[in-house]
Parts: sequence; C-alpha cells; structure tokens
Amino acid sequence: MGGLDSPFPVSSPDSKTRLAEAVRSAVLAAFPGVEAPVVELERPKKAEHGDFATNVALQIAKQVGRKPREAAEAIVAALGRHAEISRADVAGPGFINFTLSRDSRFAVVPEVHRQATAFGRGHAGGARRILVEFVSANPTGPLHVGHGRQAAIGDAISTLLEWQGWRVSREFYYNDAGNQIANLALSVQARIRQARGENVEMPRDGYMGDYIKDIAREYVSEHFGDAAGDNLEQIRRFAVAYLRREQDIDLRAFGVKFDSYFLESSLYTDGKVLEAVTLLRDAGHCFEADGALWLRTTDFGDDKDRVMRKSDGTFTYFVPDVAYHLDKYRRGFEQAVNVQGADHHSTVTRVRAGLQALGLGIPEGYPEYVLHQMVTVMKGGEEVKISKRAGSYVTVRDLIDEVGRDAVRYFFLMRRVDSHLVFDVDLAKAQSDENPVYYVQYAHARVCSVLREWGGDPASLATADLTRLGSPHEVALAAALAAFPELLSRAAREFSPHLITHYLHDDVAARLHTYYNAERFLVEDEALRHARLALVAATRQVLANGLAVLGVSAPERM
RNA sequence: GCGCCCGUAGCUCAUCCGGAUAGAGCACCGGCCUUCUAAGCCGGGGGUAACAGGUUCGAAUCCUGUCGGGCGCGCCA
Repeated sequence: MGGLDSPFPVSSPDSKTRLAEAVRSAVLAAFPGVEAPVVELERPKKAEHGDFATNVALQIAKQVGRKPREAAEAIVAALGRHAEISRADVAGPGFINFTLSRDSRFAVVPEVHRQATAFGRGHAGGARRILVEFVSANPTGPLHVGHGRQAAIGDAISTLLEWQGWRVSREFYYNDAGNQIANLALSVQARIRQARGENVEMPRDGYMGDYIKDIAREYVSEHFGDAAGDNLEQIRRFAVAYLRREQDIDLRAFGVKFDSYFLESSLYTDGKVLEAVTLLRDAGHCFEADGALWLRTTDFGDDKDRVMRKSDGTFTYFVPDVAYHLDKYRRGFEQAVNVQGADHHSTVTRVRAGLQALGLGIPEGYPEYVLHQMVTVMKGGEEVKISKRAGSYVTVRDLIDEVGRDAVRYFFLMRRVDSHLVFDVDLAKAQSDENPVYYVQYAHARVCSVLREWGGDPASLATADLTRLGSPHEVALAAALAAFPELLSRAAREFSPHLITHYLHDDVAARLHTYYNAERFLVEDEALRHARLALVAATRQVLANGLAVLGVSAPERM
C-alpha cells in the first residue's frame, strides 16, 4: 500500500508554509552552505510548546558541528522578526517552538466561515480519475458485518479522495460467475423441491440460511407450476436478482451509493476474459503443464506460478480478476483502490503480477489495496456469531436495525483498518458520553442550540471582530480547526478514515464541550458574544464537514 | 513450515513517514446543574509500549530475532 502522491505543490500558502519557508531561509542564513533538510513543522501536542515546532536544529546539528540548542539559537537569531510569529523559543533538546500572533491564531475562524462546507478541501488529486472498489460481495446471501466495515471504509475513502480533488467512481464488483453461484442455485432448487414435499437433501456446502427458503417461496409464487423446481438456470437468475436487490436495500439503508456495478459474468460474455488470456499468451509468460494453462507469476514476485485455465477447460477466478483490472485501467482510471477483507491478501501479488505480465505499462502498484481485518460483534458481554436469517453470520442489516446507521458507520471507522475490530452493540446503542458517536454529534447539536437561542443572523459571524478572543480554551479550539485541512489530506493519503474519528472526538468535540462549560457565549457584551459565537459556529462547521466525510449525520438537535 | 497483519494502562484503543514527561474513553476515587443541552465538564491514582538485540543525538515508531494471537498458503472465489 503505497498511498497517493500529489503531482501539484501546495498553491495558496497558509501561515504554516510561509513559516516553514522563513525558517528554511534562516537556516541557510545562519549556516551558509549547509545541506538544509526539508523544514517540517508539526503542531505540538502540548500548548506550552506553542503553535508550531520544528526539529530542524536537531537534524543539522551534527552536520554543522554545533550542539543542537546552539544551532537552534543561531537559527532563531537569523530569523529576525516575522509578522505572524509572536515568539520563537528554543526548548528541550533543541526544538524551536513558535507561538503565532493572536491574529494568525484566529485567522482560521473567518476562513471557515468563508469556505463553509468546502473548508478542508484540497487539490492533491488534480482532477485525476480514481476508481474505488468496495463491498464486492457475492450475491449469495445478505451482507455480513465484514461487508459493512468495508462499505463504511470504502465510502469514507471515496469521499476523502473527492475532498482532495480526485474524480472518484465507486464501484461494486459482483462475483456472479463462479461455483458459489451454482451452489446458490442448487440450494434454492433443493428448498423448492422440499417445499413441494419431495425428500431431497441440501447440496453439500449448500447455503443453509433462512433466506434461501424465502427465495424459494418467492420463486414458486412467481413461477407457479409443477415444473417450478426444474429450470436451474432460471432459478439461478432469479436468486441472483433477488439477492442483489436485497443487498441494494441494505446498502441504501446504510447510505452508500455506487456509481457503477460491474458483473464478473460480463467479462465472459464480452470476451474480456479470452482477450486477457490472449494478451498474456502473446506477452510470453504462459506455459502448459498437467493439462492446464499457467501464468509464470513468479517472474513478477509471486511465490508460485498460478493456474489460469484448469484442466477441465474453465478459468480460475484469477483470470477474470486480471481482465477486470485491465478494464479499469482502460476505462481511464489511472489510480484504483480496492477495499477488501484481509483474507484476500494473497490476491494482491497475483493480480498485480498478472497486470505486469500483460506488458502494457500499467504501473506496478496498480491497483492499491486497503485490506481490513475481521469484525467481531459483542452484545451483553458475549460474542454474537449467528443470525437466524443468514445462518452462520451476523448481517449488517442486524446492526443497522439495532443501533442505527450513524453509529454503525462511525464504529466501523473508529479503528485502524489493519486492526481487528470489536463492535460493541451495547455501547453503540448507548445514548451517553460513553458512546463516541453521540459525543461528537452532541457537540454539533449543542452549538446549533446555542445559535438558535441567540437568534441572530449566522452570516454576520463571518466578519466578526475576534480581538476579544485569546483564552487558552479559545486558542486550543482555533488550533484544532486550523489542523482540519492537513488532517484530511493525511487521512486521504494514507487511506485512514479512523484518524478523522479521533480528531473529531478528541480535538474538536472535547475542546468544544470544555469551552462550553468554561464560558458563557450569550453574554451581554456584544463584541465578546459575537467573537465567541463566530468561533463556535466555525467549530460546528468543522464538525459537520468531518462527519460528512465519514458519512455520519450532523444533527441540529438531539 | 512459508507469507501478511496485530501485541501500548484493569478493559477498548490512539499515537507509528523516529522527537519533548507515551495520550483518550470506560472502570475506580473526589468535585461541578437557580446559568446557552449535566447526553456535559474539572481534578486524582494507574505504564518495563510482549521480550531480546541493532541503527540513532533521540525508538512505542525503523531493522533483526524470539514468543503470543488473527488471516492466508487450491486446477475454490
């Protein structure tokens, strides 16, 4: 997983980049001829470390033969006066901590008001096209919780990329052509015959969930007659259509919309599988052995070669996979991201190897993979493993019905994708501060409530005079708002929506609640009131924007 | 056996492109509602970052090894 790079430099420099350039100049002035590193400015975790800090002195100390703190002093001296900096202190082993001027600290507030729902957007994508494939469930049963995690992650990553200026397409790939579908048809057929009173057994590895009986019942009522169980192909089409429709309803309940649905079967009917085989053959990486056709994927980093065409003449799933990704590339998506369960990690090397073997100049890291770990559902202190409807697993529908869409989305996004996720149903349902999603939504509703109580024109806050702000709570809140754009940029670059959940909870909502308890906003003093409302209204906007990226609603009252 | 992911407070987890005294929430103890939403806030105790080495001015973070857990190793998808 390499992440995405920006082809463009940052355009409109904000105070952070201006400061970084000034520091760089100071380094060069203090130490002529030094091989100056890139000046990284970070936002310190502790307020006493100022608004920005840099370790540049520590990095060059050895090179210039000075103690880090001395180098830092020299850089500070060379920096001179800077309009946006109220002070620059050398601290710790040699950090330089910058404290911004009051105006610079609160400049973010009118900026948020000005950009409103666009605050936090970037342009790293440069209008390039990217395809995000996720969920991609077989139409053989209801969506399970793993699909739910994938839906939440895929949708959030898509939105994040849109916010960074990518032209994103969300695609759902249906594996509707393999053995599992044949097995589905046989399972439904068996249920139809059982319903007719025939003594038939379910197929080995058949689908045992109750939904198969539902499909059989529907099928019989639509195709009434003695021959109802005989037309296997018709049953297959019916069952696939039925389950696709049902999955679609679940996804709609989850608020996820796809731009396109791609059927694996179309790769066969459109000749794309055969074409891929021909291309791979012509490229010279195939060989025949044991009655099968193989691809020498070991030439491209795989640990063993892979069968393309089995000895029975049919293709392994791997061939349509390669054909599918070739198709993505040809459709003009110069980047592609696949969100899948970690149990598919073995396909990564294989698919990329297949694409390389085509010799068409497709980039080596194409497509990108975001592999997420498993989901465990806990309720009443015990793991829940089954649902009646699906049989051997818990459905995403169960979760949505029980705790609501917002909580499901948020909970699926709280954890790093590569760590195991424990979904605590009782916690997700709790209407209390223990529940992170309510804590964040409540912060949003609280500001809305204050603004309602105030009753003034929110537009007037955009130009509020902020000179009365400056308390530690206010500085901390403004700093959190200012960090939002770079937070989104990083989350998009690293495909890590969980960063946003932690930011909204710890940095924004918590600071807002603290501020709320420390100060009254609707004070007599009009200038002070206006300034504070401008700050909390900007906070509301950032909460709303962050939640929007996550696909979680921002309620005006709770 | 091989490959990938994980191992941080009693619990659930952040931090991981190397930085300052490793942070939140829950649980536990003590405070705060005549005040804009107490669904909230403030304070307190609690850590050998699995373990052992290495690189570095500096390691939870990077590298190597060991141990423990998950997933995958098919002419299934």
